[in-house]
Amino acid sequence: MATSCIRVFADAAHIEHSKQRLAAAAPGLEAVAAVLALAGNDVRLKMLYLLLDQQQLCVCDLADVLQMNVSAISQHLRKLKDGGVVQARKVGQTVFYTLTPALRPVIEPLLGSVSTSLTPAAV
Amino acid sequence: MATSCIRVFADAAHIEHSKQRLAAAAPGLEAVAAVLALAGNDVRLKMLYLLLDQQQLCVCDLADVLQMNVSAISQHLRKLKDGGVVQARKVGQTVFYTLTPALRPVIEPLLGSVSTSLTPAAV
DNA sequence: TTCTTATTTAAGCAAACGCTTAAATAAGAA
DNA sequence: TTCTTATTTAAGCGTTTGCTTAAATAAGAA
Repeated sequence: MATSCIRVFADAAHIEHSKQRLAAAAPGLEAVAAVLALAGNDVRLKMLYLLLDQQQLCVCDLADVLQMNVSAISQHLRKLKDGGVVQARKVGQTVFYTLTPALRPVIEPLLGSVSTSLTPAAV
Repeated sequence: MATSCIRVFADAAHIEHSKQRLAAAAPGLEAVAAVLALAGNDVRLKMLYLLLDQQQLCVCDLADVLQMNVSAISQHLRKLKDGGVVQARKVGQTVFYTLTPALRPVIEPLLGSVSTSLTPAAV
């Protein structure tokens, strides 16, 4: 630290106010950042997009659509599951993944701009 | 990638449909993922949160509030600027950063859940 | 000019990422 | 049981991240 600014115009009141607000919001911000970090990856965001469209998809389907290694897909799914973004349901030997209901309203707006840009008019 | 699934219940129609939708949405999704990746970092999300509250902040202010090295802050700001999320305005020797007006409506909802959790009732 | 302040940049490095390959599970079919 | 399919896991490896330190710019003050 010892980062303290010397500048004259430093508005100590504003700084202090910001520190307070930040301290209160920090836990929430960190939780949000964790979800955004998961969504902030090309492959994973595409997965979420696909899961939002098709209710459920198995590892194999995703690997097929995304043209990627099944193992790579599985590892991405694990991260999403650990982050509580998706959930798994096993049927026989295949595992179906779904967006977690609780986080669906969090994920949906992240893709809102893309959905709208998919309307006939746009693009 | 010879990833093709052999499974019997593979709904070829759904797979094909998903591939089509994905192909159309891919560019938009990648653009969104880039912004989410920037926001999906504790320090940077806090910066955005602070900038949303205080119209503008200089490097030194942010370093002060976040209790971090000025250099580290500056490097985060460069990423945000390169990503078009914030913009810089130099006044004398100090540089003030602001949320880019165009991306403000994209950033704001990312912090919505945190803001609401700050209302008196919550927490 | 020299001195101080504010910010950026370059270099280095440990940690985290994301993919590949290969092996390990799990479950149904022969 | 053995064989095939679906998925997960472990190990390895090159790339990216994010921080630290130190040096380089930029701009005002003495």
